[in-house]
Amino acid sequence: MSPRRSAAAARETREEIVARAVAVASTDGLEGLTIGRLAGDLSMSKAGLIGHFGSKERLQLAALEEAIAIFTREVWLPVADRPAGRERLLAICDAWVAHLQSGVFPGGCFLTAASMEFDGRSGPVRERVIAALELWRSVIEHDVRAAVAAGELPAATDPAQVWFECNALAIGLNQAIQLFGDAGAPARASRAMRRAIGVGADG
Amino acid sequence: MSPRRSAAAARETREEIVARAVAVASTDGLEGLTIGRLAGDLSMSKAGLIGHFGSKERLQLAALEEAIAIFTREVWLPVADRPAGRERLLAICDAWVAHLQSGVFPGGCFLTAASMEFDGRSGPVRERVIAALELWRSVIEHDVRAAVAAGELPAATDPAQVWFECNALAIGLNQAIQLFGDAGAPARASRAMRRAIGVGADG
DNA sequence: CCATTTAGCAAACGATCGTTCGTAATCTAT
DNA sequence: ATAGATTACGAACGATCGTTTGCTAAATGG
Repeated sequence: MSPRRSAAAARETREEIVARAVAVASTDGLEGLTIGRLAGDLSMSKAGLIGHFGSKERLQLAALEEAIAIFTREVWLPVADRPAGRERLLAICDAWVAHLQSGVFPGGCFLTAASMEFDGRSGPVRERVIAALELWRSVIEHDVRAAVAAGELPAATDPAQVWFECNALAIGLNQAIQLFGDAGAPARASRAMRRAIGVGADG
Repeated sequence: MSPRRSAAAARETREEIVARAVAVASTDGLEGLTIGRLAGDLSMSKAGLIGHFGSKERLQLAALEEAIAIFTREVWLPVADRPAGRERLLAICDAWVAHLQSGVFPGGCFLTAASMEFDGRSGPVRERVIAALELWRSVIEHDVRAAVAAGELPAATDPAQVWFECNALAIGLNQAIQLFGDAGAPARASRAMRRAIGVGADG
């Protein structure tokens, strides 16, 4: 056989590969991704599959990029149009917790898993993970600063501290869901995030 | 050649293998462990190496067991003789943070990495990780309950909430150290843990 | 309508994976 | 001293890894 798909539809093929790669990598890790396994899942040849990317590392980067896009779509997009400040910060936390519960990634939060998997290695994958997390950090801290400037949060609030705690709680929530199946964890994470931000029980 | 070591010293060989396996797995993951790589590092044959364990999975379990022992030695042992309560709980948090800073595991907290790596799989490795974390959880929650019973903490303190937050903060601290090299993270983690426990700024 | 590009495949590459087998050398215990 | 365990080895097993090479056939562009 040969080109089963038109030149335009080749993009569709690529997207199917990436979607499958994201699903597999979320459970088996980006390093656990295997071209042969992926090709078998999609009933295509290894050569035809990797031809879309050139190398396994670029396939990993494509999967990571898609996972970042999914995270952005689920957590950031719903609140992106609101003004920066306390209210949006709380909405972000809600969307974040909901995202971790949503099950978009069968193996749990992709970025968290990738950050743990590559935290001791070097290369473009690690760098891309760091860049994505740094961007997310800057978003959170920006909203904290805006809330402080608007008098919605105490002046002594430390943006870096809020980021550190909320990020940690999100990772912990992911572990609680994936490893323990703890149904009470989302509520605990939400409560703790609100306390980390410095908002009262009414928050 | 043949038995380079006496029957008694064979145990030493095994310990060397496990020690190296822990170091490698802390950076490359338990699944990234490779018998050939390990044998090369230790200048021995693959067959001679795996003969001590029987299979790769049992080698993984041995490495995991050793990592659990190291964690216990570094975090639990120093405070094990104190009475349960608020003071010991704070000492545990200090030892926990110090452990994550210590660099015993070149690739960062072994248990955290293993829990993320195996949270979407099944098998004895995952079960052992869960058991270790459950035990650690019970230790933390027991001290919280003791502190509440002694009036050292507010009666409304929820042991499960304290565990959830402290565990999450430890994981987040590990990420901050390994991925970002954030020197300010230990202090932030300590502060947040104390707040999670419900103790004033005096600590 | 024809030339070029492109999508995808089959097959093979050398390397490495975990595991098994047979054997030699040493230790232990009789 | 001798018999049996034990330790570790070299070599090989089939399987799979990521990648490369040619090829076919369909889509595209002049």
